[in-house]
Amino acid sequence: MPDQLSQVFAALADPTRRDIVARLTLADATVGELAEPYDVSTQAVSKHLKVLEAAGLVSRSREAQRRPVHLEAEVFDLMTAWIERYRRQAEERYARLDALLTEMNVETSTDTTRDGEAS
Amino acid sequence: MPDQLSQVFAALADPTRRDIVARLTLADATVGELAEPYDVSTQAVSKHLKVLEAAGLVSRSREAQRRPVHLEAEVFDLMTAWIERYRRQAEERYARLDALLTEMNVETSTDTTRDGEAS
DNA sequence: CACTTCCTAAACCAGTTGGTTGACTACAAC
DNA sequence: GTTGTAGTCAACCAACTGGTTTAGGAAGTG
Repeated sequence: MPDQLSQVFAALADPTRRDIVARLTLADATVGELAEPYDVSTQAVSKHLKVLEAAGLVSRSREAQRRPVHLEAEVFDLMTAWIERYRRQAEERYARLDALLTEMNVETSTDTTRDGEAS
Repeated sequence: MPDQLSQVFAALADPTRRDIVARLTLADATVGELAEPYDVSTQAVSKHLKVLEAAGLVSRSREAQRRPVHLEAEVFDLMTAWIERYRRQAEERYARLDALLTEMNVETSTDTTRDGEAS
């Protein structure tokens, strides 16, 4: 049982599952409806849904013998929070590096600037 | 060779690799530096880096016998583009559903509202 | 009741993954 | 040259994945 973030990323690493999620943004759907476009068994789709459910990306209710699948879109925030955090951190780093370089009147070149270079 | 988006998601589905990416937002690093905090061999970290590189998340240059690893932060955009697209689509759908419900003077309840129920 | 529909469970299989160990390349320094 | 340091490659292994097939549960319909 890995952490949820890992499960969400792993769940979306599969194109079929990404497609299922994409279609669920338009409307809830049953397993049969979801399986119809793909060239695999409904059992395979059922497995995909189990993965998505374990990641918290979808929930399933019960309605007669059908099991409507519903997207839990809030989980997206988990990913965007992670991504944005480190994207910002990377940007800040580049900004600092850039400022340092202009301060030193050095052209932005591809060398390393790590140590010893600035004697 | 799956599509890049799948590779990026898969790469970030591993906590060790996410941690490596996080640390690379602060500074480039060598394989040895990256491997040091973890209780695994450098070979294992080298493998992780190969996965990240295949996904386009990092690049490696050459500097004496060292192989500095550099984060390619632009790849984040690939993910955010996908996520934001479907997040927005989901939100629009909820908004439409909500508008429809208030228009019908129906309280937002948890039942299915699909058919048959309202006899 | 029997029967069909919708879906899940279990067993199996080939391919991938994340880790190991051991051997190897590349460079630097002695 | 030899030695040491940084890293990769190859073979191996247990565990997981995405698919299959076969069987079965749950709820409507004749």
